[in-house]
Amino acid sequence: MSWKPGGRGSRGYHHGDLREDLVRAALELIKEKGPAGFTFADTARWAGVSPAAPYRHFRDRDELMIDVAKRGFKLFSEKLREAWGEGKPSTAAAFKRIGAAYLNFARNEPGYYAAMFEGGVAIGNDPELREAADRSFQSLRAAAEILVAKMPEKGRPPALMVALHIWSMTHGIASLFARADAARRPLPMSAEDLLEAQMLVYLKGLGLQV
Amino acid sequence: MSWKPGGRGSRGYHHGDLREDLVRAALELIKEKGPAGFTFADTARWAGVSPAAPYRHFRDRDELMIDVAKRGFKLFSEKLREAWGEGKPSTAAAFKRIGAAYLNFARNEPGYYAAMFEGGVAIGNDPELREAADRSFQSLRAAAEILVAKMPEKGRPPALMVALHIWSMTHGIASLFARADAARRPLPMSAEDLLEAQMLVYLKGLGLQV
DNA sequence: TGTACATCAGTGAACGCGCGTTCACTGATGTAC
DNA sequence: TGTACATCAGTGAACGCGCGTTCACTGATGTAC
Repeated sequence: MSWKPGGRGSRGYHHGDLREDLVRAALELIKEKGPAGFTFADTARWAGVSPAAPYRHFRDRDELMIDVAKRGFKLFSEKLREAWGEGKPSTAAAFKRIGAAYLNFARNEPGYYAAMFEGGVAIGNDPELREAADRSFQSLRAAAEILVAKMPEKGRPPALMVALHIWSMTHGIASLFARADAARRPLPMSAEDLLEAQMLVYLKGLGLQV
Repeated sequence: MSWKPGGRGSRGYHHGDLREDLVRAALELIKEKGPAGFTFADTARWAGVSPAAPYRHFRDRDELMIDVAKRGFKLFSEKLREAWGEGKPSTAAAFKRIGAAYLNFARNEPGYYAAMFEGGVAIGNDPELREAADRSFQSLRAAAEILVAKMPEKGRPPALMVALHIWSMTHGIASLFARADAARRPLPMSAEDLLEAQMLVYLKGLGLQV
């Protein structure tokens, strides 16, 4: 089906792509009012459709939020994988890019970010969601493997632990200083600079010259 | 006024300590359903009072949440200050205690934690709230000053930056792995161990023997 | 190519419900004399 | 010590509103022959 020739509003009886548009609505509304600041009916209104229409696509608001989180993790995985760029030209440069990508995601995709990390969505219950979330972590994990492999065999830290450290320091800065909503803390420098400095200290602490 | 002799339910016309009890209600309800999962009327019900009663103490739900966040930051400050214990017997031990206190706070006080960091409460608007939040950071800041002072004068990093690093790595681990709700990520070790290891790597990266 | 029919996606009216908020009130407490 | 009065904190009834959800429906699309 051709998608809405003539733009929003000129559609006929059928919307054509309502499922997608409801997700868009959720993202937009989360961005405006937070993950809990809107109703299922709001998404229908946003999409220009009757309040009963969303029920053709999602059982309830919760199912919609899970879908949003799922898509968020998929996009997030892509962004991180791209940023890692197979560790070229240097591991340090690639880590810096991963960090920046994480912060940018928190900043530019507040809808996804909130649904993924603060929407009260339980990752455990939906296998597909869980898998998407795990896959996001894989880029970090792979990067950590490569990092660790550069160290002398004796006294290598577990790559999993290193990946978790990098994740949590990045997530901490993103959640405190790079979020897009009113809960963002003021910071007397850029979040990127703060993270890069931290990453360098951490890598140095691991015994890596960077 | 003597406070509710005979226990909850035996009170007369006046509640006696409704303001406090509404805060308790909010904490309990956040713990159960998240910071957005309850209504102003719910808090009244929880306190065993008519739905109009809360209006004698708070303009609206938002004002209640701000009060909760404020109290949360005050308690948090105390916990961190206690944990720091003037850096005795060693800076490293004191840092470890601070980290553990942070994680415990996230775990044991999910109501406060969510109101402070995820309730959508804008810290900027209320000066008292802002001050309480700032004071929480002061413990970390003071600890970082002492840490930095131990380093050779040349090449000392700014204490503020170190404090921010410690804050964000701790906050990252707390938010991802030590939160009390469904959004907590599984972790193949204790959050405390993960944090301690990270702290050690970081301090080593700063050039400190620990 | 045309037609009949099945399926699908959105409609719009309806419902019960609980919320936020206001209001005149009333019971309890504190205080001036 | 007693009494009158002011103040305070909670009541309960009421309101309008929007939400979540259901329902029989209908317009649009796809397909078998």
